[in-house]
Amino acid sequence: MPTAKKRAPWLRSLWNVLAFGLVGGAALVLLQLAEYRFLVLEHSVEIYVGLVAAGCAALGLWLGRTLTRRPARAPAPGAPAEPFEPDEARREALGITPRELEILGLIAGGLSNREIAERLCVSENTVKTHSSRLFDKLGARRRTQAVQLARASRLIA
Amino acid sequence: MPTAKKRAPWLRSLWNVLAFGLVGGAALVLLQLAEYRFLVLEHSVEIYVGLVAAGCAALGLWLGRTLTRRPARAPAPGAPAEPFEPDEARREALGITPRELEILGLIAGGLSNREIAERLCVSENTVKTHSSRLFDKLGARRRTQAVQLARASRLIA
DNA sequence: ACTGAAATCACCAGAAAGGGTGACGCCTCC
DNA sequence: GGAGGCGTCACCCTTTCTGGTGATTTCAGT
Repeated sequence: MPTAKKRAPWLRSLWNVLAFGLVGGAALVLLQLAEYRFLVLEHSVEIYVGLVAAGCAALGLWLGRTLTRRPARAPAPGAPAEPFEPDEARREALGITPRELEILGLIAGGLSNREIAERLCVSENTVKTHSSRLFDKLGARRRTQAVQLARASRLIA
Repeated sequence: MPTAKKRAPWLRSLWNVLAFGLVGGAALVLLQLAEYRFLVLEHSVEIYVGLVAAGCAALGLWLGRTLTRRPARAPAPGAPAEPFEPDEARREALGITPRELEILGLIAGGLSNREIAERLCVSENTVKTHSSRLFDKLGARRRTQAVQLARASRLIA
C-alpha cells in the first residue's frame, strides 16, 4: 500500500503560497480593524508601521524557513549528521524496484539471505531472485560490490 | 593556516541580524520621507501598509532562506564532506593488524578474495586467513557484516 | 480482456566464502 | 635464544552465494 501518502513538491509549494496569501489577507483585515483603535494616537504611525513590518518580516522569515526545510527526516533516532534521503530518481533510472531496494538495504546491513528472508517473511529463494536481479541492474557480481556501488549512487546510506 | 577563514555560525547570524536591523531602519526613514508625499492621498493608508508588509515579508523570506541555507561546501574539490581518518585507536583496541585492515578495505570495495589476492600479490588462502581472523575480531560472520561493523566503528570510510 | 511489471517460490549446478587446523619464516622484545 | 606477534601458505569441509530457468499470482494500465 505505498500510495497516496506523498504529495508532489510543487503541490506543497502551492499550498505554502496559498497559505501565505490567506494569512496576509487576514492580517490586512486585522490591520484595518486595528486602525480605528490606534488612529487616536496621532503620531504613532511610525511605531505602528514598524510593528507591522516586524510582524510581516517574522512571518516571511518563518515562511522562508518552512519553505526551505528539507522534507522531514525519517524518525530514526540515531540519524546521522548528514540527513541523506535515498535517491529515488536514481533508483528508477536503474530500474530497481522498491522491494529490491529494501533487500539491498538489508544486504548492506550485513544480513545473510536466510536472515533477510526471515525478516521479510518470504522464502530464501525469493530473496535470491531479488538480489540476483538487483546485482544485474547494479552491474555487481558480489553483494559487497553491490553495496559499494549502491553507496556510490546514493541509493543507500 | 586554519584561521580567520571561516567565521563561526553565530557570528554569521549576528551579521544577518544587524543587516536586518540596518535595512529595517533605512526602510523606516524612507517611509518617513515618503509619508509626506503620500499623505496627500487620504485613504491610501491600507495600500501603503500593504506594500510595507509585502516588502518586509519578502525581506524576511529572503533572510529566512539565506539563514537556513546550508553553509557552502568547503572549496576543496576532491575532499569528501567528512574528512574521515581511520580510527587507529579503535583498530588497535580490536587487535586488528594493519594488513587485516587493508584486506578489510578491499572487501568493502567489493572485491572477491581472489581479486584481493591478486591485487596484494599473495595467495587466496592468505586472504582467507586474514579475513577469517578479521571477522573473528570484528564479531562478523559474513563479509558484508564485517563491512557494516567496520563502518560503524569508523575503521573504514 | 489482454499485457506487462512486480513479487513470489522452486530447483539445480557451480562459484565463492567461511571455519578449522597446521605449518613456516621473520621480526621484536624480553 | 626463546616467546610471541605477524604475515604467509595449504588442505579440507561446510555454508552461503550466484546464475540460470521456469512458474504462479496480483495489480495497474491499455
